Amino acid sequence: MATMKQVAERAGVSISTVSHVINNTRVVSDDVRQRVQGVIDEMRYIPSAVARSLKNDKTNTIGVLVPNSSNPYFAELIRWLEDAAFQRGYNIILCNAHGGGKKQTAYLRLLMEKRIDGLVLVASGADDEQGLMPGRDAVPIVQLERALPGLDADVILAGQEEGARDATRHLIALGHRVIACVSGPEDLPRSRERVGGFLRAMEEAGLDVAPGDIVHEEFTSAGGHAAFSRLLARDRRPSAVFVASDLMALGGLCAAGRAGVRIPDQISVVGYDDIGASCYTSPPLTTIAPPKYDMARLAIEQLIERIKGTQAPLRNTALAGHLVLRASTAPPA
Amino acid sequence: MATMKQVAERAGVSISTVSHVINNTRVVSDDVRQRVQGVIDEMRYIPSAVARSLKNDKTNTIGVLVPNSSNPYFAELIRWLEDAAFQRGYNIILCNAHGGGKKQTAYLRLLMEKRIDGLVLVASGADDEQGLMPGRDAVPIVQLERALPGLDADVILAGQEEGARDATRHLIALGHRVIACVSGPEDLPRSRERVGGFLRAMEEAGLDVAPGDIVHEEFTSAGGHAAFSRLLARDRRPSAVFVASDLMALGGLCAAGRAGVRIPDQISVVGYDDIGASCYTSPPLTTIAPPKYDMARLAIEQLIERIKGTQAPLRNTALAGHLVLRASTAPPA
DNA sequence: CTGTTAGCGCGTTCAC
DNA sequence: GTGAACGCGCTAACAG
Repeated sequence: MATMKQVAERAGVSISTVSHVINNTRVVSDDVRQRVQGVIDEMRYIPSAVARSLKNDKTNTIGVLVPNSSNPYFAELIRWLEDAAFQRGYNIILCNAHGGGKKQTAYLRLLMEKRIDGLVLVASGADDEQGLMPGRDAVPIVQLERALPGLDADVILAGQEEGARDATRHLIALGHRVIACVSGPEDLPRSRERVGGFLRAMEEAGLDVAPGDIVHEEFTSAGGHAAFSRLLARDRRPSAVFVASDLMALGGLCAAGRAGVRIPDQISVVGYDDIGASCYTSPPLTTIAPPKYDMARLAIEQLIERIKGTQAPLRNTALAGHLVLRASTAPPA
Repeated sequence: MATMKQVAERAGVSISTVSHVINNTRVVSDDVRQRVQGVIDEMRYIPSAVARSLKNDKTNTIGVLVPNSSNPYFAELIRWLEDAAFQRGYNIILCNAHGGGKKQTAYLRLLMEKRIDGLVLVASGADDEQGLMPGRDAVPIVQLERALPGLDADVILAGQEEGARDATRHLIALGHRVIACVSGPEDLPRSRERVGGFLRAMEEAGLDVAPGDIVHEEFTSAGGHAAFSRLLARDRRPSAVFVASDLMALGGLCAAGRAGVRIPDQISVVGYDDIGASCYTSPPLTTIAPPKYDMARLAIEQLIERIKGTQAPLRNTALAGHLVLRASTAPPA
């Protein structure tokens, strides 16, 4: 690969002149500029961002660490993060924490070595994630959805508890009284918050939550399927279910169908995440839509501000999701 | 951020000694090693991969360029690519071509500047993608699913035509005679190949394909919904449909449900891609599963071989997908 | 066993 | 309007 020096020699000018025609950083006679540009094209010269990074101490690269990028919710989030970053001249290094704390630790180390300019952290918040955050002074970080205890970095929250509460209120407003909740593993904050919102709404309405009304499974469609199978087999069958994740709701819908239970006639279902597929389930899923686009945009914006050196105090922004009414909810029979 | 020089000074040794304790690249007395390691920990020194890259002329970074990373199929592919790359010490820069040829061109340029060691290219093959491939000599490239004309790089094919043929044969074997095909835009190779497989199977079986039996829409759930709506309104209603993408099939299932058409009782449906959701549709979708995991693994392996300098002739590997039988297909009524 | 030194490719003073 | 030269942080050859 051609180097600046070679271009300079071939064009009969100095290295610095080449540098200046590339970066438009000082006046160069049209004559020389043309000649240099010609040689650049001819030699297919492409400046080295790594040399530039070494000199400038910035890489224009942002790390994005998520629990699992193949989960549709994260995939959609990543897509917008990538979009926002690209528009502002940054690249994304994609990192999957999936696999536990050690992979995450290894990744964090690698990212620091690569001298990323900033990090967007979507922590799962699982227990094995404690104490692996990089030094506070290392690189700017923006946390999405979840504030790791002890990590002083900007946070963008998605109002998950409020979202869950709104979802449950919707069910209550329809007239449901026996409402169950299906959620992910108990130790995940994402799960805890959503269950929290459910409980709050139930309490506000003076509704009973019996033991067994809240069922925890994996945050997957298979988990949702299992949860529904259990729920449908009980004596006290709910007339509505708040499912803390669309992926789980997919599994739930499937289990209901298999059991001959009609949604929403016999049971109403509300999901959470508004993943692409939830428009096209049978029936289409009523769900809480987190502001993915705004979250991503804001995360990148704030991160870049920090990268530019803003010393503003730590920000803790909470964005609100909204209920998307589709066809999986109805008044009780 | 601490530098090697600072560590050396603080430890009272030379820079090269520090380098050698870090890389285990020559014998260092236990005494000195301990001392240096101590200073490294104390100063929280992290070696700079960018300086190292400048010196070694490799970045341990692989570019991954896909049409749209939020499409579940690509998201799943990316997840395995990331996994395989990480295991071998490489990072992934994620690039979405979505947005057309100019974004793709810009990305390619950026990737070259960043001096990625190799590129995994999942080209959509749309018409505006012509002539934007980097110079043949630039970096090693492995193409997934689609060989760009004129780009001499290793290719890993997924046997899409064969897959589509198998899907259609399955329908035929069940006894269907009037079979329609729903696919993406006509100008996308991905779409053309799958339609090609459908036509071949029909021809082999001596079955008629009437005009209008093949309908093209966007490669999305919305597109699938639209396609099915049209199909169901026709006089000549098919008893089975091969849908060239699970995402589209999701939309199709939804449209069928809305029209009161029961799957598979009235119409059988086969999809393509085996995305996560297709296990949990109602009914669960029979589909062709491309070997995503193997494709990703092989792509990374071959790419790294090339990076290491293998001069083997261009490889053109075809992996086969397989039919996954679920509940959306049945013999005609 | 350890230190000195010359670049890697570029941006940026400083001098002309 | 242009060029020479230093240094970013690191590795590797060469000395000792």
